[in-house]
Amino acid sequence: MRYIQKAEYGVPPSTSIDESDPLFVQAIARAMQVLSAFHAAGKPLTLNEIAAAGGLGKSGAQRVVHTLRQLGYVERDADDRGYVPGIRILDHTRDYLRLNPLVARASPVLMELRRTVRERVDLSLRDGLRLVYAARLQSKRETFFATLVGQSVPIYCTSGGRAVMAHMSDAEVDEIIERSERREITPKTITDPGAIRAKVQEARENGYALALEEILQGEIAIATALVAPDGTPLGAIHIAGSLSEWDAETFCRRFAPLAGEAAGAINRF
Amino acid sequence: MRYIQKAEYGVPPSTSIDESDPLFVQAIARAMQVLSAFHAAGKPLTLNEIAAAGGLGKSGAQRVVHTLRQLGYVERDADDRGYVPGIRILDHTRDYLRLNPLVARASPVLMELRRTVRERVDLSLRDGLRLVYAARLQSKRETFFATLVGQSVPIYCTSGGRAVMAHMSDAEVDEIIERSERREITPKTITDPGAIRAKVQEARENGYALALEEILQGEIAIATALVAPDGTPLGAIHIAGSLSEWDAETFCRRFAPLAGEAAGAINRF
DNA sequence: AACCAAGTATCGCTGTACGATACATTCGTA
DNA sequence: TACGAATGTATCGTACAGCGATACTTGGTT
Repeated sequence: MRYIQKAEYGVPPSTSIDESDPLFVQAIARAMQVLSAFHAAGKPLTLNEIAAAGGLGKSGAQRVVHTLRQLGYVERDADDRGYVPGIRILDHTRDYLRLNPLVARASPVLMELRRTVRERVDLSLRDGLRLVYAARLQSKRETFFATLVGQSVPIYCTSGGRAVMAHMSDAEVDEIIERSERREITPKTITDPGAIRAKVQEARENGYALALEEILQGEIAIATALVAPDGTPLGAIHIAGSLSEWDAETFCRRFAPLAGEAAGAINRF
Repeated sequence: MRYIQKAEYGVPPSTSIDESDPLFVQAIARAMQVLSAFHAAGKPLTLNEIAAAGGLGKSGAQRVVHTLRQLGYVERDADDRGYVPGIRILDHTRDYLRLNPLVARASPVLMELRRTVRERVDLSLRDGLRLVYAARLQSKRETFFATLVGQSVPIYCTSGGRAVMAHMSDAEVDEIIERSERREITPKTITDPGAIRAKVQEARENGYALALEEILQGEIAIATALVAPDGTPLGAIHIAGSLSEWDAETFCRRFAPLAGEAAGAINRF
Protein backbone atom coordinates (compact mmCIF):
# COMPACT_ATOMS: atom_id res chain seq x y z
CA MET A 1 0.00 0.00 0.00
CA ARG A 2 1.38 3.38 -1.05
CA TYR A 3 0.65 6.41 1.05
CA ILE A 4 0.76 10.02 0.06
CA GLN A 5 3.59 12.08 1.41
CA LYS A 6 2.78 14.90 3.70
CA ALA A 7 4.10 17.79 1.63
CA GLU A 8 2.38 20.54 3.53
CA TYR A 9 4.10 23.86 3.24
CA GLY A 10 1.76 25.99 5.21
CA VAL A 11 2.66 26.34 8.82
CA PRO A 12 -0.05 24.90 11.01
CA PRO A 13 -1.35 27.58 13.32
CA SER A 14 0.29 27.97 16.65
CA THR A 15 -1.00 25.56 19.23
CA SER A 16 0.73 27.56 21.88
CA ILE A 17 -2.33 28.27 23.95
CA ASP A 18 -3.38 26.43 27.08
CA GLU A 19 -1.94 27.74 30.32
CA SER A 20 -4.15 27.89 33.35
CA ASP A 21 -7.42 29.07 31.96
CA PRO A 22 -10.21 27.87 34.20
CA LEU A 23 -12.53 27.32 31.27
CA PHE A 24 -10.05 25.36 29.24
CA VAL A 25 -10.80 21.65 29.09
CA GLN A 26 -7.48 20.04 28.49
CA ALA A 27 -8.90 16.64 27.65
CA ILE A 28 -10.30 18.23 24.52
CA ALA A 29 -6.98 19.76 23.64
CA ARG A 30 -5.41 16.33 24.03
CA ALA A 31 -7.93 14.87 21.63
CA MET A 32 -7.17 17.51 19.06
CA GLN A 33 -3.44 17.02 19.50
CA VAL A 34 -3.93 13.37 18.76
CA LEU A 35 -5.90 14.14 15.63
CA SER A 36 -3.28 16.68 14.65
CA ALA A 37 -0.58 14.05 14.93
CA PHE A 38 -1.68 12.97 11.47
CA HIS A 39 -0.75 16.34 9.96
CA ALA A 40 2.86 15.30 9.86
CA ALA A 41 2.20 11.69 9.01
CA GLY A 42 2.62 10.06 5.64
CA LYS A 43 1.30 6.71 6.78
CA PRO A 44 -0.87 5.16 9.48
CA LEU A 45 0.48 5.83 12.94
CA THR A 46 1.03 3.51 15.86
CA LEU A 47 -0.07 4.35 19.34
CA ASN A 48 3.45 5.23 20.36
CA GLU A 49 3.92 7.50 17.40
CA ILE A 50 0.70 9.25 18.23
CA ALA A 51 1.77 9.59 21.83
CA ALA A 52 5.08 11.09 20.79
CA ALA A 53 3.61 13.46 18.22
CA GLY A 54 0.80 14.48 20.49
CA GLY A 55 3.11 15.11 23.39
CA LEU A 56 1.49 12.76 25.86
CA GLY A 57 2.13 9.42 27.49
CA LYS A 58 1.19 6.03 26.24
CA SER A 59 -1.74 5.74 28.60
CA GLY A 60 -3.12 9.07 27.60
CA ALA A 61 -2.80 8.30 23.93
CA GLN A 62 -4.48 5.00 24.55
CA ARG A 63 -7.47 6.56 26.18
CA VAL A 64 -7.84 9.34 23.64
CA VAL A 65 -7.44 7.07 20.65
CA HIS A 66 -9.86 4.61 22.14
CA THR A 67 -12.42 7.32 22.62
CA LEU A 68 -11.97 8.85 19.20
CA ARG A 69 -12.26 5.40 17.73
CA GLN A 70 -15.58 4.76 19.38
CA LEU A 71 -16.80 8.01 17.94
CA GLY A 72 -15.52 7.38 14.42
CA TYR A 73 -12.86 10.08 14.28
CA VAL A 74 -10.05 7.57 14.22
CA GLU A 75 -10.01 4.20 12.51
CA ARG A 76 -7.75 1.24 12.28
CA ASP A 77 -5.95 1.09 8.97
CA ALA A 78 -7.38 -1.38 6.44
CA ASP A 79 -4.58 -3.87 6.96
CA ASP A 80 -4.54 -3.30 10.68
CA ARG A 81 -1.13 -1.69 10.71
CA GLY A 82 -1.91 1.48 12.54
CA TYR A 83 -4.41 4.26 13.05
CA VAL A 84 -5.75 6.72 10.51
CA PRO A 85 -8.25 9.57 10.71
CA GLY A 86 -11.88 8.45 10.67
CA ILE A 87 -14.67 9.24 8.31
CA ARG A 88 -16.72 11.25 10.78
CA ILE A 89 -14.30 14.06 10.16
CA LEU A 90 -15.95 14.63 6.81
CA ASP A 91 -19.26 15.42 8.47
CA HIS A 92 -17.64 18.42 10.05
CA THR A 93 -16.01 19.40 6.80
CA ARG A 94 -19.42 19.70 5.29
CA ASP A 95 -20.67 21.77 8.19
CA TYR A 96 -17.76 24.12 7.92
CA LEU A 97 -18.22 24.72 4.24
CA ARG A 98 -21.98 25.03 4.49
CA LEU A 99 -21.92 27.50 7.34
CA ASN A 100 -19.11 29.66 6.09
CA PRO A 101 -20.87 32.64 4.55
CA LEU A 102 -17.94 33.55 2.35
CA VAL A 103 -17.85 30.10 0.83
CA ALA A 104 -21.60 30.25 0.38
CA ARG A 105 -21.48 33.56 -1.41
CA ALA A 106 -18.43 32.75 -3.45
CA SER A 107 -19.45 29.34 -4.75
CA PRO A 108 -21.77 30.22 -7.59
CA VAL A 109 -19.38 32.89 -8.76
CA LEU A 110 -16.52 30.42 -8.69
CA MET A 111 -18.47 27.85 -10.68
CA GLU A 112 -19.20 30.46 -13.28
CA LEU A 113 -15.59 31.57 -13.33
CA ARG A 114 -14.38 28.02 -13.76
CA ARG A 115 -16.72 27.58 -16.70
CA THR A 116 -15.27 30.65 -18.36
CA VAL A 117 -11.58 30.19 -17.77
CA ARG A 118 -11.30 26.39 -18.03
CA GLU A 119 -8.32 26.41 -15.73
CA ARG A 120 -8.15 25.49 -12.06
CA VAL A 121 -10.07 27.85 -9.82
CA ASP A 122 -9.62 27.89 -6.04
CA LEU A 123 -11.04 29.65 -3.02
CA SER A 124 -8.76 30.05 -0.05
CA LEU A 125 -9.35 31.48 3.40
CA ARG A 126 -6.88 33.20 5.61
CA ASP A 127 -5.83 31.57 8.85
CA GLY A 128 -2.94 33.37 10.48
CA LEU A 129 0.12 33.06 8.32
CA ARG A 130 -1.40 30.71 5.83
CA LEU A 131 -4.20 30.33 3.34
CA VAL A 132 -6.36 27.24 3.57
CA TYR A 133 -8.07 25.99 0.44
CA ALA A 134 -11.78 25.62 1.02
CA ALA A 135 -13.04 25.00 -2.50
CA ARG A 136 -11.20 23.68 -5.49
CA LEU A 137 -12.48 23.34 -8.99
CA GLN A 138 -9.90 21.28 -10.81
CA SER A 139 -9.05 21.52 -14.44
CA LYS A 140 -8.15 18.50 -16.51
CA ARG A 141 -4.71 17.52 -15.65
CA GLU A 142 -3.74 17.95 -12.07
CA THR A 143 -3.21 15.16 -9.64
CA PHE A 144 -5.88 14.98 -7.03
CA PHE A 145 -3.52 15.38 -4.13
CA ALA A 146 -2.28 18.71 -5.30
CA THR A 147 -5.83 19.93 -5.02
CA LEU A 148 -7.18 18.74 -1.69
CA VAL A 149 -9.62 20.70 0.36
CA GLY A 150 -7.82 21.61 3.53
CA GLN A 151 -4.44 22.01 1.92
CA SER A 152 -2.71 25.12 3.06
CA VAL A 153 0.01 27.35 1.69
CA PRO A 154 1.99 30.21 3.22
CA ILE A 155 0.83 33.74 2.68
CA TYR A 156 4.26 35.23 2.06
CA CYS A 157 4.97 33.43 -1.20
CA THR A 158 1.68 32.82 -2.94
CA SER A 159 -0.51 34.76 -5.30
CA GLY A 160 -3.45 34.54 -2.91
CA GLY A 161 -1.30 35.57 0.00
CA ARG A 162 -0.05 38.65 -1.75
CA ALA A 163 -3.55 39.54 -2.85
CA VAL A 164 -4.53 39.35 0.80
CA MET A 165 -1.53 41.35 1.98
CA ALA A 166 -2.33 44.02 -0.58
CA HIS A 167 -5.33 44.89 1.56
CA MET A 168 -3.34 45.29 4.75
CA SER A 169 -1.28 48.08 6.21
CA ASP A 170 2.47 48.00 5.72
CA ALA A 171 2.87 47.21 9.39
CA GLU A 172 0.66 44.17 9.16
CA VAL A 173 2.44 43.00 6.04
CA ASP A 174 5.77 43.35 7.77
CA GLU A 175 4.54 41.36 10.69
CA ILE A 176 3.43 38.52 8.46
CA ILE A 177 6.73 38.52 6.62
CA GLU A 178 8.57 38.60 9.89
CA ARG A 179 6.71 35.82 11.57
CA SER A 180 6.66 33.53 8.56
CA GLU A 181 9.22 30.82 8.33
CA ARG A 182 10.39 31.74 4.88
CA ARG A 183 11.75 28.78 2.99
CA GLU A 184 12.56 28.30 -0.67
CA ILE A 185 9.84 25.84 -1.48
CA THR A 186 10.95 25.91 -5.08
CA PRO A 187 14.03 27.64 -6.45
CA LYS A 188 11.72 30.43 -7.59
CA THR A 189 10.16 31.12 -4.22
CA ILE A 190 10.61 34.73 -3.20
CA THR A 191 11.81 34.89 0.39
CA ASP A 192 13.50 38.25 0.65
CA PRO A 193 11.41 40.69 2.70
CA GLY A 194 12.08 43.60 0.39
CA ALA A 195 11.15 41.60 -2.68
CA ILE A 196 7.97 40.40 -1.02
CA ARG A 197 7.00 43.96 -0.13
CA ALA A 198 7.58 44.95 -3.74
CA LYS A 199 5.30 42.18 -4.97
CA VAL A 200 2.63 43.28 -2.51
CA GLN A 201 2.92 46.83 -3.77
CA GLU A 202 2.62 45.56 -7.31
CA ALA A 203 -0.56 43.71 -6.29
CA ARG A 204 -1.95 46.89 -4.80
CA GLU A 205 -1.40 48.73 -8.04
CA ASN A 206 -2.68 46.00 -10.34
CA GLY A 207 -5.59 44.89 -8.24
CA TYR A 208 -4.42 41.29 -8.54
CA ALA A 209 -1.39 39.29 -7.50
CA LEU A 210 0.79 37.04 -9.57
CA ALA A 211 3.02 34.13 -8.57
CA LEU A 212 5.26 32.14 -10.85
CA GLU A 213 6.38 28.67 -9.74
CA GLU A 214 6.79 29.72 -6.15
CA ILE A 215 4.95 26.71 -4.78
CA LEU A 216 4.95 24.29 -7.68
CA GLN A 217 7.26 24.02 -10.63
CA GLY A 218 5.61 25.02 -13.87
CA GLU A 219 2.62 26.65 -12.24
CA ILE A 220 1.40 30.16 -12.78
CA ALA A 221 -1.28 31.62 -10.58
CA ILE A 222 -3.08 34.91 -10.20
CA ALA A 223 -5.32 35.86 -7.35
CA THR A 224 -7.67 38.55 -6.14
CA ALA A 225 -8.66 39.21 -2.57
CA LEU A 226 -11.97 38.67 -0.86
CA VAL A 227 -12.63 41.28 1.78
CA ALA A 228 -15.09 41.92 4.57
CA PRO A 229 -17.33 45.01 4.44
CA ASP A 230 -14.79 46.83 6.60
CA GLY A 231 -11.99 46.04 4.19
CA THR A 232 -10.32 43.25 6.13
CA PRO A 233 -9.02 40.63 3.72
CA LEU A 234 -10.52 37.23 4.40
CA GLY A 235 -9.18 35.10 1.61
CA ALA A 236 -8.63 34.95 -2.11
CA ILE A 237 -9.75 33.61 -5.43
CA HIS A 238 -7.06 31.90 -7.45
CA ILE A 239 -6.76 30.97 -11.08
CA ALA A 240 -3.93 28.56 -11.77
CA GLY A 241 -2.53 27.30 -15.02
CA SER A 242 0.51 25.65 -16.50
CA LEU A 243 3.49 27.49 -17.91
CA SER A 244 3.67 24.88 -20.60
CA GLU A 245 0.51 26.40 -22.02
CA TRP A 246 0.75 30.03 -21.04
CA ASP A 247 3.25 32.79 -20.82
CA ALA A 248 2.83 35.10 -17.89
CA GLU A 249 1.74 38.12 -19.82
CA THR A 250 -0.99 36.40 -21.79
CA PHE A 251 -2.22 34.65 -18.72
CA CYS A 252 -2.59 37.90 -16.86
CA ARG A 253 -4.12 39.85 -19.68
CA ARG A 254 -6.68 37.15 -20.16
CA PHE A 255 -7.58 36.17 -16.65
CA ALA A 256 -6.87 39.11 -14.38
CA PRO A 257 -10.01 41.00 -15.43
CA LEU A 258 -12.12 37.90 -14.86
CA ALA A 259 -10.62 37.28 -11.45
CA GLY A 260 -11.23 40.90 -10.61
CA GLU A 261 -14.85 40.79 -11.66
CA ALA A 262 -15.45 37.62 -9.71
CA ALA A 263 -13.94 39.03 -6.54
CA GLY A 264 -15.93 42.20 -7.04
CA ALA A 265 -19.16 40.27 -7.38
CA ILE A 266 -18.48 38.43 -4.17
CA ASN A 267 -17.25 41.42 -2.22
CA ARG A 268 -20.32 43.57 -2.84
CA PHE A 269 -22.54 40.93 -1.22
CA MET B 1 -26.51 37.10 5.29
CA ARG B 2 -28.06 33.99 3.75
CA TYR B 3 -27.20 30.60 5.09
CA ILE B 4 -27.46 27.27 3.42
CA GLN B 5 -30.14 24.94 4.63
CA LYS B 6 -29.12 21.69 6.17
CA ALA B 7 -30.69 19.27 3.71
CA GLU B 8 -28.83 16.19 4.82
CA TYR B 9 -30.62 12.98 4.04
CA GLY B 10 -28.09 10.51 5.28
CA VAL B 11 -28.58 9.49 8.84
CA PRO B 12 -25.59 10.46 10.94
CA PRO B 13 -24.17 7.37 12.56
CA SER B 14 -25.48 6.45 15.96
CA THR B 15 -23.77 8.28 18.78
CA SER B 16 -25.28 5.79 21.16
CA ILE B 17 -22.02 4.59 22.64
CA ASP B 18 -20.53 5.73 25.92
CA GLU B 19 -21.60 3.82 29.01
CA SER B 20 -19.05 2.95 31.63
CA ASP B 21 -15.99 2.11 29.63
CA PRO B 22 -12.94 2.80 31.76
CA LEU B 23 -10.96 4.00 28.75
CA PHE B 24 -13.64 6.30 27.44
CA VAL B 25 -12.89 9.97 27.97
CA GLN B 26 -16.24 11.60 28.08
CA ALA B 27 -14.92 15.12 27.83
CA ILE B 28 -13.88 14.24 24.30
CA ALA B 29 -17.30 12.89 23.50
CA ARG B 30 -18.76 16.14 24.75
CA ALA B 31 -16.52 18.11 22.45
CA MET B 32 -17.59 16.05 19.49
CA GLN B 33 -21.23 16.40 20.42
CA VAL B 34 -20.79 20.13 20.41
CA LEU B 35 -19.20 20.05 16.98
CA SER B 36 -21.94 17.73 15.80
CA ALA B 37 -24.55 20.21 16.90
CA PHE B 38 -23.83 21.99 13.64
CA HIS B 39 -24.97 19.01 11.59
CA ALA B 40 -28.55 20.01 12.11
CA ALA B 41 -27.93 23.73 11.94
CA GLY B 42 -28.68 26.00 9.06
CA LYS B 43 -27.22 29.07 10.71
CA PRO B 44 -24.74 30.05 13.40
CA LEU B 45 -25.69 28.67 16.79
CA THR B 46 -25.87 30.34 20.17
CA LEU B 47 -24.42 28.83 23.28
CA ASN B 48 -27.82 27.72 24.46
CA GLU B 49 -28.66 26.11 21.18
CA ILE B 50 -25.38 24.25 21.26
CA ALA B 51 -26.04 23.16 24.81
CA ALA B 52 -29.48 21.87 23.88
CA ALA B 53 -28.35 20.11 20.72
CA GLY B 54 -25.29 18.65 22.40
CA GLY B 55 -27.29 17.45 25.35
CA LEU B 56 -25.37 19.24 28.07
CA GLY B 57 -25.75 22.17 30.43
CA LYS B 58 -24.90 25.75 29.79
CA SER B 59 -21.73 25.58 31.81
CA GLY B 60 -20.52 22.52 30.00
CA ALA B 61 -21.25 24.03 26.63
CA GLN B 62 -19.48 27.16 27.71
CA ARG B 63 -16.32 25.30 28.64
CA VAL B 64 -16.31 23.11 25.56
CA VAL B 65 -17.00 25.95 23.16
CA HIS B 66 -14.38 28.08 24.84
CA THR B 67 -11.82 25.34 24.46
CA LEU B 68 -12.69 24.54 20.87
CA ARG B 69 -12.51 28.21 20.11
CA GLN B 70 -9.02 28.54 21.49
CA LEU B 71 -8.02 25.66 19.30
CA GLY B 72 -9.68 26.99 16.14
CA TYR B 73 -12.36 24.36 15.72
CA VAL B 74 -15.13 26.80 16.50
CA GLU B 75 -15.31 30.45 15.53
CA ARG B 76 -17.52 33.36 16.16
CA ASP B 77 -19.67 34.18 13.16
CA ALA B 78 -18.53 37.13 11.08
CA ASP B 79 -21.22 39.45 12.38
CA ASP B 80 -20.85 38.11 15.89
CA ARG B 81 -24.28 36.51 15.95
CA GLY B 82 -23.31 33.02 17.02
CA TYR B 83 -20.82 30.24 16.66
CA VAL B 84 -19.81 28.35 13.53
CA PRO B 85 -17.34 25.55 12.87
CA GLY B 86 -13.73 26.68 12.67
CA ILE B 87 -11.23 26.44 9.90
CA ARG B 88 -8.95 23.98 11.66
CA ILE B 89 -11.45 21.33 10.76
CA LEU B 90 -10.20 21.49 7.20
CA ASP B 91 -6.74 20.40 8.29
CA HIS B 92 -8.19 17.13 9.40
CA THR B 93 -10.19 16.82 6.21
CA ARG B 94 -6.98 16.89 4.31
CA ASP B 95 -5.43 14.26 6.56
CA TYR B 96 -8.38 11.99 6.15
CA LEU B 97 -8.33 12.16 2.38
CA ARG B 98 -4.57 11.84 2.15
CA LEU B 99 -4.34 8.85 4.43
CA ASN B 100 -7.29 6.94 3.08
CA PRO B 101 -5.74 4.37 0.78
CA LEU B 102 -8.90 3.91 -1.22
CA VAL B 103 -9.12 7.60 -1.98
CA ALA B 104 -5.46 7.59 -2.87
CA ARG B 105 -5.81 4.71 -5.27
CA ALA B 106 -9.06 5.89 -6.76
CA SER B 107 -8.15 9.49 -7.42
CA PRO B 108 -6.15 9.23 -10.63
CA VAL B 109 -8.69 6.85 -12.05
CA LEU B 110 -11.51 9.21 -11.15
CA MET B 111 -9.77 12.15 -12.77
CA GLU B 112 -9.35 10.14 -15.95
CA LEU B 113 -12.96 9.03 -15.81
CA ARG B 114 -14.15 12.58 -15.37
CA ARG B 115 -12.16 13.65 -18.39
CA THR B 116 -13.82 10.98 -20.48
CA VAL B 117 -17.42 11.26 -19.40
CA ARG B 118 -17.69 15.00 -18.86
CA GLU B 119 -20.38 14.47 -16.28
CA ARG B 120 -20.14 14.62 -12.50
CA VAL B 121 -18.00 11.87 -11.02
CA ASP B 122 -18.03 11.06 -7.31
CA LEU B 123 -16.31 8.74 -4.89
CA SER B 124 -18.27 7.69 -1.83
CA LEU B 125 -17.31 5.60 1.15
CA ARG B 126 -19.55 3.44 3.23
CA ASP B 127 -20.22 4.33 6.82
CA GLY B 128 -22.92 2.21 8.37
CA LEU B 129 -26.20 2.93 6.67
CA ARG B 130 -24.94 5.76 4.55
CA LEU B 131 -22.42 6.69 1.91
CA VAL B 132 -20.20 9.68 2.52
CA TYR B 133 -18.85 11.56 -0.45
CA ALA B 134 -15.10 11.86 -0.22
CA ALA B 135 -14.22 13.21 -3.65
CA ARG B 136 -16.39 15.09 -6.08
CA LEU B 137 -15.47 16.16 -9.55
CA GLN B 138 -18.23 18.52 -10.61
CA SER B 139 -19.48 19.01 -14.10
CA LYS B 140 -20.55 22.40 -15.36
CA ARG B 141 -23.92 23.12 -14.00
CA GLU B 142 -24.48 21.95 -10.50
CA THR B 143 -24.68 24.17 -7.51
CA PHE B 144 -21.74 23.86 -5.23
CA PHE B 145 -23.73 22.85 -2.22
CA ALA B 146 -25.16 19.83 -3.90
CA THR B 147 -21.61 18.61 -4.26
CA LEU B 148 -19.90 19.09 -0.95
CA VAL B 149 -17.26 16.79 0.37
CA GLY B 150 -18.71 15.22 3.47
CA GLN B 151 -22.25 15.14 2.21
CA SER B 152 -23.88 11.81 2.88
CA VAL B 153 -26.77 9.88 1.40
CA PRO B 154 -28.58 6.75 2.51
CA ILE B 155 -27.52 3.39 1.12
CA TYR B 156 -31.01 2.03 0.59
CA CYS B 157 -32.07 4.45 -2.14
CA THR B 158 -28.97 5.46 -4.06
CA SER B 159 -27.08 4.06 -7.00
CA GLY B 160 -23.91 3.83 -4.95
CA GLY B 161 -25.73 2.19 -2.10
CA ARG B 162 -27.19 -0.47 -4.28
CA ALA B 163 -23.84 -1.08 -5.93
CA VAL B 164 -22.46 -1.63 -2.46
CA MET B 165 -25.32 -3.87 -1.37
CA ALA B 166 -24.85 -5.94 -4.49
CA HIS B 167 -21.64 -7.18 -2.94
CA MET B 168 -23.27 -8.26 0.30
CA SER B 169 -25.17 -11.32 1.38
CA ASP B 170 -28.96 -11.18 1.31
CA ALA B 171 -28.96 -11.17 5.10
CA GLU B 172 -26.74 -8.12 5.24
CA VAL B 173 -28.84 -6.36 2.65
CA ASP B 174 -31.98 -7.10 4.64
CA GLU B 175 -30.40 -5.74 7.76
CA ILE B 176 -29.52 -2.49 6.04
CA ILE B 177 -33.01 -2.14 4.62
CA GLU B 178 -34.49 -2.94 7.99
CA ARG B 179 -32.40 -0.52 10.00
CA SER B 180 -32.66 2.34 7.52
CA GLU B 181 -35.18 5.01 8.13
CA ARG B 182 -36.75 4.79 4.70
CA ARG B 183 -38.28 8.07 3.64
CA GLU B 184 -39.48 9.27 0.29
CA ILE B 185 -36.84 11.87 -0.31
CA THR B 186 -38.34 12.55 -3.69
CA PRO B 187 -41.59 11.10 -5.07
CA LYS B 188 -39.45 8.62 -7.00
CA THR B 189 -37.53 7.27 -4.02
CA ILE B 190 -37.91 3.52 -3.72
CA THR B 191 -38.69 2.61 -0.13
CA ASP B 192 -40.41 -0.75 -0.40
CA PRO B 193 -38.11 -3.54 0.88
CA GLY B 194 -39.05 -5.93 -1.88
CA ALA B 195 -38.46 -3.32 -4.57
CA ILE B 196 -35.10 -2.46 -3.07
CA ARG B 197 -34.08 -6.08 -3.03
CA ALA B 198 -35.05 -6.34 -6.68
CA LYS B 199 -32.89 -3.33 -7.54
CA VAL B 200 -29.99 -4.89 -5.69
CA GLN B 201 -30.45 -8.12 -7.60
CA GLU B 202 -30.52 -6.13 -10.81
CA ALA B 203 -27.26 -4.49 -9.80
CA ARG B 204 -25.73 -7.89 -9.14
CA GLU B 205 -26.64 -9.03 -12.63
CA ASN B 206 -25.62 -5.89 -14.45
CA GLY B 207 -22.46 -5.19 -12.50
CA TYR B 208 -23.62 -1.64 -11.93
CA ALA B 209 -26.51 0.09 -10.18
CA LEU B 210 -28.88 2.69 -11.47
CA ALA B 211 -30.96 5.30 -9.66
CA LEU B 212 -33.41 7.70 -11.21
CA GLU B 213 -34.37 10.87 -9.33
CA GLU B 214 -34.38 9.08 -5.98
CA ILE B 215 -32.37 11.77 -4.25
CA LEU B 216 -32.63 14.73 -6.56
CA GLN B 217 -35.28 15.58 -9.12
CA GLY B 218 -34.00 15.27 -12.65
CA GLU B 219 -30.86 13.39 -11.72
CA ILE B 220 -29.75 10.08 -13.11
CA ALA B 221 -26.86 8.22 -11.57
CA ILE B 222 -25.08 4.95 -12.08
CA ALA B 223 -22.53 3.46 -9.75
CA THR B 224 -20.10 0.62 -9.39
CA ALA B 225 -18.73 -0.75 -6.15
CA LEU B 226 -15.25 -0.54 -4.75
CA VAL B 227 -14.31 -3.61 -2.79
CA ALA B 228 -11.57 -4.77 -0.47
CA PRO B 229 -9.40 -7.73 -1.49
CA ASP B 230 -11.68 -10.00 0.53
CA GLY B 231 -14.74 -8.78 -1.35
CA THR B 232 -16.15 -6.48 1.30
CA PRO B 233 -17.68 -3.43 -0.36
CA LEU B 234 -16.08 -0.22 0.83
CA GLY B 235 -17.71 2.44 -1.31
CA ALA B 236 -18.66 3.33 -4.83
CA ILE B 237 -17.90 5.33 -7.93
CA HIS B 238 -20.78 7.40 -9.23
CA ILE B 239 -21.47 9.03 -12.54
CA ALA B 240 -24.33 11.49 -12.38
CA GLY B 241 -26.07 13.37 -15.14
CA SER B 242 -29.23 15.27 -15.89
CA LEU B 243 -32.38 13.72 -17.31
CA SER B 244 -32.83 16.83 -19.39
CA GLU B 245 -29.85 15.67 -21.41
CA TRP B 246 -30.02 11.92 -21.18
CA ASP B 247 -32.51 9.15 -21.27
CA ALA B 248 -31.80 6.28 -18.94
CA GLU B 249 -30.94 3.73 -21.56
CA THR B 250 -28.44 5.86 -23.43
CA PHE B 251 -26.86 6.96 -20.20
CA CYS B 252 -26.32 3.37 -19.11
CA ARG B 253 -25.13 2.08 -22.43
CA ARG B 254 -22.64 4.85 -22.61
CA PHE B 255 -21.31 5.11 -19.09
CA ALA B 256 -21.81 1.75 -17.43
CA PRO B 257 -18.83 0.16 -19.16
CA LEU B 258 -16.64 3.09 -18.21
CA ALA B 259 -17.75 2.99 -14.61
CA GLY B 260 -17.07 -0.74 -14.59
CA GLU B 261 -13.60 -0.33 -16.00
CA ALA B 262 -12.76 2.36 -13.51
CA ALA B 263 -13.92 0.31 -10.55
CA GLY B 264 -12.03 -2.67 -11.90
CA ALA B 265 -8.84 -0.67 -12.19
CA ILE B 266 -9.16 0.48 -8.61
CA ASN B 267 -10.18 -2.86 -7.19
CA ARG B 268 -7.22 -4.77 -8.56
CA PHE B 269 -4.80 -2.54 -6.72
C1' DA C 1 12.49 -20.36 19.20
C1' DA C 2 13.33 -16.12 21.01
C1' DC C 3 12.57 -11.43 20.70
C1' DC C 4 10.58 -6.91 20.20
C1' DA C 5 7.02 -3.80 19.54
C1' DA C 6 2.19 -2.91 19.32
C1' DG C 7 -2.02 -2.94 21.55
C1' DT C 8 -4.79 -3.99 25.83
C1' DA C 9 -6.00 -4.13 30.63
C1' DT C 10 -5.82 -2.75 35.72
C1' DC C 11 -5.75 0.39 39.70
C1' DG C 12 -5.25 3.83 43.48
C1' DC C 13 -4.57 8.87 43.91
C1' DT C 14 -5.04 13.59 42.61
C1' DG C 15 -6.32 17.52 40.43
C1' DT C 16 -9.56 18.44 36.61
C1' DA C 17 -13.72 19.39 35.12
C1' DC C 18 -18.58 19.69 36.85
C1' DG C 19 -22.77 22.49 37.36
C1' DA C 20 -25.22 25.95 40.03
C1' DT C 21 -25.34 30.58 40.29
C1' DA C 22 -24.43 35.25 39.76
C1' DC C 23 -22.74 39.10 36.58
C1' DA C 24 -22.23 41.69 32.26
C1' DT C 25 -23.59 43.10 27.81
C1' DT C 26 -26.02 43.38 23.75
C1' DC C 27 -30.24 43.32 21.35
C1' DG C 28 -34.93 44.14 20.03
C1' DT C 29 -39.28 46.40 21.56
C1' DA C 30 -42.25 49.43 23.50
C1' DT D 1 -34.84 56.29 26.38
C1' DA D 2 -35.88 52.91 29.27
C1' DC D 3 -37.06 48.06 29.77
C1' DG D 4 -36.77 43.03 29.44
C1' DA D 5 -35.05 39.00 27.41
C1' DA D 6 -31.50 36.45 25.86
C1' DT D 7 -26.52 35.94 25.09
C1' DG D 8 -22.03 35.56 26.54
C1' DT D 9 -18.73 35.73 30.77
C1' DA D 10 -16.95 34.92 35.33
C1' DT D 11 -16.53 32.50 39.97
C1' DC D 12 -16.17 28.60 43.27
C1' DG D 13 -16.32 24.36 46.30
C1' DT D 14 -16.72 19.50 45.66
C1' DA D 15 -16.77 14.78 43.64
C1' DC D 16 -15.36 11.81 40.73
C1' DA D 17 -13.20 11.50 36.02
C1' DG D 18 -9.12 10.97 34.09
C1' DC D 19 -4.10 10.58 35.06
C1' DG D 20 0.09 7.77 34.48
C1' DA D 21 2.88 3.85 36.12
C1' DT D 22 2.98 -0.73 35.37
C1' DA D 23 1.92 -5.27 34.02
C1' DC D 24 -0.23 -8.49 30.52
C1' DT D 25 -1.28 -10.37 25.66
C1' DT D 26 -0.70 -10.87 21.05
C1' DG D 27 1.40 -11.12 16.64
C1' DG D 28 4.88 -10.32 13.46
C1' DT D 29 10.37 -10.54 12.48
C1' DT D 30 14.93 -12.11 12.67
